[in-house]
Amino acid sequence: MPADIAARRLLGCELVRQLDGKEVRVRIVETEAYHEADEASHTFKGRTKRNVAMYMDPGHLYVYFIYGMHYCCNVVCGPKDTGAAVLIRAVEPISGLDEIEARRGIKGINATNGPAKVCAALSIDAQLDTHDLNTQPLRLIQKPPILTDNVVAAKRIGISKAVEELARFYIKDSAYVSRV
DNA sequence: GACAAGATTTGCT
DNA sequence: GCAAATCTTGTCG
Repeated sequence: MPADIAARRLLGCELVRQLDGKEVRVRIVETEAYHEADEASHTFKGRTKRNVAMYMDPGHLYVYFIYGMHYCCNVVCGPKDTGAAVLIRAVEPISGLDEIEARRGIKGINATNGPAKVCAALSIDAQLDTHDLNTQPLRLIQKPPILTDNVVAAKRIGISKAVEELARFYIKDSAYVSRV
């Protein structure tokens, strides 16, 4: 599946994280597509030691460390060996909110409205790189696609290349979107 | 073996 | 609004 299509489909899907026997469930409200022909993608210059996860089968997780203090996570959308993935930019807590707020140290929408915040809230780090999202302790629950009318395509942010690409998608009216 | 850059967040001016 | 924090990977010598 092309990355931009996968990015749209992931909106509304749920992530279920097992933490110390407790379950944290969130809904994906903002995503961004990256593929091998994308100048801003980690796979633009081909396969490297770091991005091997992006060349795995769809449904795997690609986690990378950035700016010396943050993790960001992507869902590989495949097909295998194409180096395409979708960055999870923001999520909306469904259950286990206490766990998230305790882990982030802050409450409200500011706890999960950013790529690195999502990882922090769900305790996602380098150990989950190449993780299969159909297995514990982190699973992706597929949901019916969101109505096109409720999906907004926007220019990308936070990068220095291919900024004009309309590769960022978010659920209209969601209060958890990182930026409008 | 060394250096610059980066898909961000936070706090201070 | 801007700059700092902080480290891994890729590229170059």
